[in-house]
Amino acid sequence: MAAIFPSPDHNHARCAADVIAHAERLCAGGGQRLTPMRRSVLEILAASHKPLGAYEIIDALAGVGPRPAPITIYRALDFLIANGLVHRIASRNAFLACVHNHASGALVTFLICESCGTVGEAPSTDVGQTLAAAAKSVGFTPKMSVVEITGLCAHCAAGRVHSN
Amino acid sequence: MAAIFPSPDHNHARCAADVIAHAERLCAGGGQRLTPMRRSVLEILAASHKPLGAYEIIDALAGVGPRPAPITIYRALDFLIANGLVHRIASRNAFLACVHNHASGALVTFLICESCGTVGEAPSTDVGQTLAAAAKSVGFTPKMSVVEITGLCAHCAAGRVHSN
DNA sequence: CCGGGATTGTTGCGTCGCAACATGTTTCTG
DNA sequence: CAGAAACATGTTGCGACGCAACAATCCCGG
Repeated sequence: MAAIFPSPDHNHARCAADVIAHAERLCAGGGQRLTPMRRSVLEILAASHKPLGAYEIIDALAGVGPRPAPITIYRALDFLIANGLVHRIASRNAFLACVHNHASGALVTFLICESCGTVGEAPSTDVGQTLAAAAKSVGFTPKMSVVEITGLCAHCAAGRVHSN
Repeated sequence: MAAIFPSPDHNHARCAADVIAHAERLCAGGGQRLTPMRRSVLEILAASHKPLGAYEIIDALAGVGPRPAPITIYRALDFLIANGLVHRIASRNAFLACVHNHASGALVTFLICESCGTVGEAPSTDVGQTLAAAAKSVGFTPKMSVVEITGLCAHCAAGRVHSN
């Protein structure tokens, strides 16, 4: 199993670089443009495993240049989400860089730690199948699923506090 | 299995009345107060199987009396949610009257039809168990789960359009 | 090198959600 | 039954979220 939940002491620079590299590959291959604005937004999200609000992203960008308007951020986010590079956490009105290359359409379960705010992605195909079966049993045709679980991550449950 | 997804031609008045009756029983038994304000909010939500935004509730109440302030609605909703009478649909920023008496803590899956807007509740214990297992396998302790599936309900998929 | 599509900037606004404080209303208690 | 304590609601105000509509700019293919 892949590293579902990021350890407090994992190599951040490494996984952030991976996200950017993956984005460049994907855009180059699909004729899409990873513009400076989009790249900046993705970099900020990748620098954290916590979901960030749109206005937090604005604040971060304001520190290194002119303060972008909200709509600018939302447009970049729309692009990144459409290309599977970023996820929206509906229960938090926040956004998160995707650290997996999950197959498009696959269901992703988000594990949100209410102590440290870190979010892990669990590519649980069995959950997806169970959900699909439950939906089908009542004649429902699923298109998009949102599965978000709030709780305590292993590190925080063990009493360790981390703040990456 | 109970009527998971409301049929377009089911008896609305009946199920709305059931919701209110259940609320009265629950409040009477728990020493809670189902005040006129809370009752009104619940009635409006029960009159629809579609999730309503807080400001839609305000508009509805404005039609039969003085227009309540947003905070008034949010307080009533907080109470109703805390007592399991109303659910929040995070992916829509909207609220929905609960039509089941599911055991507290049980996971509820919401099936949201993107055609007619109707929402069904699937008390799928198997999904809950699969999710719990997936979380446990990475050392995550779940507290609260949000499972929301967008798609097409059986009635809309069959070409029938309804608007209750 | 120029036209058209994509991207970004500018302005503006509607919705969501609640904090803080004042004012009733119930209920409990002496 | 008066007063306190707990609870509920009204009032004011504001920050966060999310995007529409239009203008300006950039980039690519022909």
